[in-house]
Amino acid sequence: MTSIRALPTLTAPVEDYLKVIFELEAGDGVAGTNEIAAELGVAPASVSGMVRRLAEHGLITHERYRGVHLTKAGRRAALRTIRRHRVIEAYLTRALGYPWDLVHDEAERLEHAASDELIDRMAAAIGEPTTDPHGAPIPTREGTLDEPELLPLAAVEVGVRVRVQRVGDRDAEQLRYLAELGITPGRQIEVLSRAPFEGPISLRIGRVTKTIGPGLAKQILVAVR
Amino acid sequence: MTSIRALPTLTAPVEDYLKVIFELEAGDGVAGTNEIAAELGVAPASVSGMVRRLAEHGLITHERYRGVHLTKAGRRAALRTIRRHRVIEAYLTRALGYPWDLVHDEAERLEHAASDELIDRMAAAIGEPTTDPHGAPIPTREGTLDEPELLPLAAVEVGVRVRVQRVGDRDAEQLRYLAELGITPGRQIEVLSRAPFEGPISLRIGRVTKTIGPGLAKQILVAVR
DNA sequence: AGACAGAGTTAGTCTTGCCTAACTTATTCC
DNA sequence: GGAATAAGTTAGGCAAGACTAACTCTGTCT
Repeated sequence: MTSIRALPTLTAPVEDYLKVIFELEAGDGVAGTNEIAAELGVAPASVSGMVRRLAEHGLITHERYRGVHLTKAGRRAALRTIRRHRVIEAYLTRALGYPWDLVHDEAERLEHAASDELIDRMAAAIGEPTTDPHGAPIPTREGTLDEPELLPLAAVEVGVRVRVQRVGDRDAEQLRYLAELGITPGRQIEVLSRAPFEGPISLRIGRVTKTIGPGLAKQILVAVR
Repeated sequence: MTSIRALPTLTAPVEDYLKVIFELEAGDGVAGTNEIAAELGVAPASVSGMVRRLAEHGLITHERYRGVHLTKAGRRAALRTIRRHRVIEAYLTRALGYPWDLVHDEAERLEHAASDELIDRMAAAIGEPTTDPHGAPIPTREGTLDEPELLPLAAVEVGVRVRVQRVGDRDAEQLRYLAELGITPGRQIEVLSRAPFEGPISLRIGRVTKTIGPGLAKQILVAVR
């Protein structure tokens, strides 16, 4: 059985690199040095150094000047970290009443320190959640992750009713704003109008109408119907 | 107000050194290089190096070849870490059903990653505990710690009835054994007999009689009556 | 095709925290 | 009081991760 467990202990920076590479690969298909550096708030040269080490440890493959890919082991480690992160987020909000704009930073630190045992107990305590508070799916213990196909709200046609499934979790202020608007996972909304040239979008949320910018609308992932 | 909060961020090793120095100072009155090294599982030379850095940062004072003492800032940082550790232990057992022999190791890692916010929420969630699962008192948010005067069970005279207040938390196997014997904080026990020359000690625990060695008896701290 | 911008890499340095080996100081014991 | 022993320190290294500055690819645009 391929388990997400029983990996050699990785340092916190290594776990962070793998997590970021996983996410970039899922988006672009490839993770570039500068992208990784930007995501981690680190100089590109530092990434080159780490990439060499990660490749030596068999966690990624690296084509010079081309980009990096996770190996099976790397992917496994990345998913383990992502599972930890999301379970912690879910636990903090559901069991400790943590506001959803603060859980990300807390989880960012705890994910490197919590044992698998603790993660499992947290998950069990809140009924084995399948998503985190921002709607991101939680990888299983076994290392599988099913990412449903979602549409950014920015791409939804006028008149269509959609259901919010997931929102960006990085920016605490943005999360507070979304909560204020009532845009949280599970919420039904309808696109009332869209200004041309990437202009603002009018939405019906419950009984009220709100207008948001196109940048924010890209951070809101929805499913049609 | 002198708060336990608002300290510069310290690295995990630094927090560990301060914690250990605090505990050794509480015991011996002075913390020696070799003691610190043994406690942390590190070479004495490494301690000398760290001691220099801690002194430079004003967390300890150091008399060469004599030993170290915490400064006020150092003591504050140590108590903050100890509070975190003990709140985490208490939370894990009371809220997540963690067995008491496992909480120490988990807390050892989480104490460096948890925010003050999280620690406060955990403490609130379980009713502001005053001791950890092994009976150790939890420092307050403000950095005060009241350590009651306790007697090792090894020093109790025959015929005296005592109440278990606190047990050593380092050794998981010892904790499992104590649990099996029924020796947990709050438990009433009576010393039935003591063999001379640091020999075994017979105890009445509830309705049963058990005999323990003198080493274990030193790890059990009690209050008379 | 050639030049240029942008992405990526190398070289060299720094800090933290650890190690071993060799040295120094303090203490204790005859 | 002087030697043995324990405790503590210095010297010299190493690995991880970060940085800046300087270099080299790659790919695009004309």
